[in-house]
Amino acid sequence: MEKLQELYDSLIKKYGRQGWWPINNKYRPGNYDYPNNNLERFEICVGAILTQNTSWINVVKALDNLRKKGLLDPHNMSIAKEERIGELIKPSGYFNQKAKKLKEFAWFFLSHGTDDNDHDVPKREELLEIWGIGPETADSILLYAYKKPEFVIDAYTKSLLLHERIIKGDESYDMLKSLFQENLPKDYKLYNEYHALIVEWGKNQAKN
DNA sequence: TTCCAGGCAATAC
DNA sequence: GTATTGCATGGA
Repeated sequence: MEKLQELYDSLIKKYGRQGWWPINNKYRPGNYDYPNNNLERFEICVGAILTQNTSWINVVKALDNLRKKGLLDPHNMSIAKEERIGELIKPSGYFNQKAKKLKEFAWFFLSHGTDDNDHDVPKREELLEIWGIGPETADSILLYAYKKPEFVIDAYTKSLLLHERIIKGDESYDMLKSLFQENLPKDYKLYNEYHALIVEWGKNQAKN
């Protein structure tokens, strides 16, 4: 399946490096060093939860609201009332559910260490046990917040593979993930860029 | 006005 | 195990 590498090459040629994951709405093309502390790491996780079935532009509004009130922080988030979180994240939709998800995740995050130099990388299984964290969100957190080579599959990914006639369309999340991971070098920087490029491709498709 | 966006859990069959 | 349905705001 050399197609996947060729597909990547064509996407990067067309769209260029994407600079994911944006921190404080800033993209850093070609720089894969972020996050470099726990606050940045937490912000990525929060964004991953808020963007579930939601356009990123609405997520930015919610993140800005949380930041202004000091709640883009695991300690403050964990002790905040769900209603208060819900008010601040309203623009990102599903705010009742997402407020609960964020609080649950904040506690989990804290349980893995509060110090920049003493914070454990969570296992995929334990992320999936958290209410509100499914396979895509878990892989997004592992890839973008923890720099682990876990390929992220989303709705655009399936759409692109269908478009390229690489799949039939009835494949599961895990099957699609394996397809990428078994046919590409196990490199978090490559996975980072590839998923971001697929999203960029998807956004452009919608315009046509 | 309708449709959908960087999904997930609950429920139904 | 696979198919539906509710969750919700804001922009096109």
